[in-house]
Amino acid sequence: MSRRVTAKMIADELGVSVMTVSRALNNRPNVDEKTRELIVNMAQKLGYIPNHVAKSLVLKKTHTIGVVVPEISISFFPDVIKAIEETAYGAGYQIILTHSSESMERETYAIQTLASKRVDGMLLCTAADVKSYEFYKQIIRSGLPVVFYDRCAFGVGASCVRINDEQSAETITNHLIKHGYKKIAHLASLNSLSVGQSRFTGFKKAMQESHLPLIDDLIVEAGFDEAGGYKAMLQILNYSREEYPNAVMTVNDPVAFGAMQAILERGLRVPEDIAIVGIVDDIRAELMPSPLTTIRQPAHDLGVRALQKLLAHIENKNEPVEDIVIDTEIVIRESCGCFNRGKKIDGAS
Amino acid sequence: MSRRVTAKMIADELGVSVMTVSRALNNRPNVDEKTRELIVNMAQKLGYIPNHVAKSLVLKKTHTIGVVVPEISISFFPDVIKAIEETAYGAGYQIILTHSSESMERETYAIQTLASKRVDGMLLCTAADVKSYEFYKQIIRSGLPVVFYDRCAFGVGASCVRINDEQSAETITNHLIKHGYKKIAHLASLNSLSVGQSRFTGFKKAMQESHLPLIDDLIVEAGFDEAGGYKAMLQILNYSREEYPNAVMTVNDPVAFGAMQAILERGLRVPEDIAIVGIVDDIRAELMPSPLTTIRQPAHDLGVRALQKLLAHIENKNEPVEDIVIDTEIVIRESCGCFNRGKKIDGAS
DNA sequence: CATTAGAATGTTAACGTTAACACAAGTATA
DNA sequence: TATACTTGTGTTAACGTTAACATTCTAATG
Repeated sequence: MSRRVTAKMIADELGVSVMTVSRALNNRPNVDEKTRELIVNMAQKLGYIPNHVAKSLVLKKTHTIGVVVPEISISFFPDVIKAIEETAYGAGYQIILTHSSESMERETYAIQTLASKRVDGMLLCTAADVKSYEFYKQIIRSGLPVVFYDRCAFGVGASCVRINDEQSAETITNHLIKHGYKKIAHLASLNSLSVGQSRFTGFKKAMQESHLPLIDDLIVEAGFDEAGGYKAMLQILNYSREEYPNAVMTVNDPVAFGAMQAILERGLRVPEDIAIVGIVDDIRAELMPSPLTTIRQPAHDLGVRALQKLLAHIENKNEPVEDIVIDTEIVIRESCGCFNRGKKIDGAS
Repeated sequence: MSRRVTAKMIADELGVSVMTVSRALNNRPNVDEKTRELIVNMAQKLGYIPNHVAKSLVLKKTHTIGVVVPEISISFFPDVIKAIEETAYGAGYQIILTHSSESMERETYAIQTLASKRVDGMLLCTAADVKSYEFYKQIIRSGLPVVFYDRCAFGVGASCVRINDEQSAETITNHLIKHGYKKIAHLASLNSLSVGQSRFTGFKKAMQESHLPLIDDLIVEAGFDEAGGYKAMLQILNYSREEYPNAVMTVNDPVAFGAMQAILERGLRVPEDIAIVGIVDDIRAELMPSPLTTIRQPAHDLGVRALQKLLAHIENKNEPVEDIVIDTEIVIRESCGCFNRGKKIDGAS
């Protein structure tokens, strides 16, 4: 911020009051057309750029919303952010993007700063190591509109827009079951995040409904990335061969990539020896040695819906708190065993 | 922004002046320890969150910087943004992220709004369809610190942090030449962006220095994405077979992906029939049917350097305008012909 | 004991804008 | 012609904070 042209300078230059300048530049009624023209021209000539900071102070409205992302490099998030930004743009808002790096401390700091900058609302996505929701409650109680997206904190009084995680996990697990696989492993992510929990629940549900056993040794914590998937799969592959699963359902695609690598390095084939499926439809899924069958998450749609709900909360104090669940779609490729060298080999849908 | 706790409320509650509250909360000297404690406790109790908007107005400093990204879904940018955000966080700044979708109109609007919100500085990356630099000049003249990253506008008086595009293109072209390929095509991007121009220049330089001919028909505009690469390659493959190139050097990885697809669909082999190389090292490069030889762009480093330079301009009015060029590194995989089924088959470095 | 330096606190104005009201001059209504 | 609206404009105060200066009080100095 430097020595800038102000409305006062325009006013002085023309011998009118600042208020008239304000009115003219904001297209308010009750300004003589001639005066308005003079003012607009002078503003142009002096290179006037209205000071939004002062405006925000008076109007108590910044037209800025805060967005917290846990990890931008997870391929799903750039699409969500893009959708958020574009929807915000359409509604006359800009976004302050902050990155928590999955750390609760960073997230808390970000939220605090955003609140301090008086954003009109916030879009939050819980960091992986968040343990307590107290801070969320505090912020929400203060009246700042908050909507969670993708990873939600329930019971804190904020709306939530998310993928149908449980249903997705159930669908893809059922797909494996229809193939006839009976010993199905789950590479899970059972930290505090609702996402991992829900997917595990969906997995269990599918298994139980088909009366298949949940084998403790075949449910392994894998985190959220390739390395975790690789390590978890290795653990399973260290069991005796009779204990190997026929198929693996993973909490997300990167974990599936790591697992697939581990399987192939052991000289086993995917899907012939062990089938594998993920959730996300990462950009790399179809490029895998055995293209990955997975669940497509409508990232764009999620971003749009989350921002729309936030705007609704901002514009209407009585907007009801909602849990919005977005449906997903299964993407069938080869890693589940549906195709063999490009040919469909069985009727599983 | 809602009915919020202000410093005045704390002051009234305690019977002191607002100024004392301000001093206490900002850890200024000349406040009695007892008073400070009382104030801090009261602030805590009332849930006081300082109003950064008012502070910005007085101090003429928002601790916010504006970032314009042309297209977040290009895999390179999320890493750049992450680096920018983290570096900004370390320096006590937040970023307003705006997306131009490669449109000059959107970019201009974004810059205008950012200036209006009085960001302390801006990081710009020219949209593909920018034709005139007049607006950049105007903004820079107004005193707002600006640094360009990746795609630069030269001659407008702003610093620039970019990849060594020309050198990168030359290096990878020379790599093909060392393999003995003589008929080398270039899938180019010759719109207004400096990036495409520079890479073409590097390509030409390498060819000329090795006294290889530049064949007009083998230099085809391809834009920046898979579809463009596919289409451009198809055009070349429609020539008679004698005219086919031995190798293709593309302006970036996505274009190479599209081109590879076109080649393979024609029943030709990569690299045996036509070798191919890219620039970027997209996350998918190593997963291609023939893993792509390419140039790694240090996205993280670029983001960090760009933000650091911007901060230097913000903090020091006399910081010299610089053109900072970051070196790249060649990543050799199979699509250039260096390996055959995982074995190195020739000495080209 | 008067003087003075320093510490703690208060007062005023400013940052750039807009809302709310006030006012003057012109126009329509009774 | 007097009265009431309408139109264009100005004035004052407010938004929440901090800088700069002013004041009060305390404790140390000679």
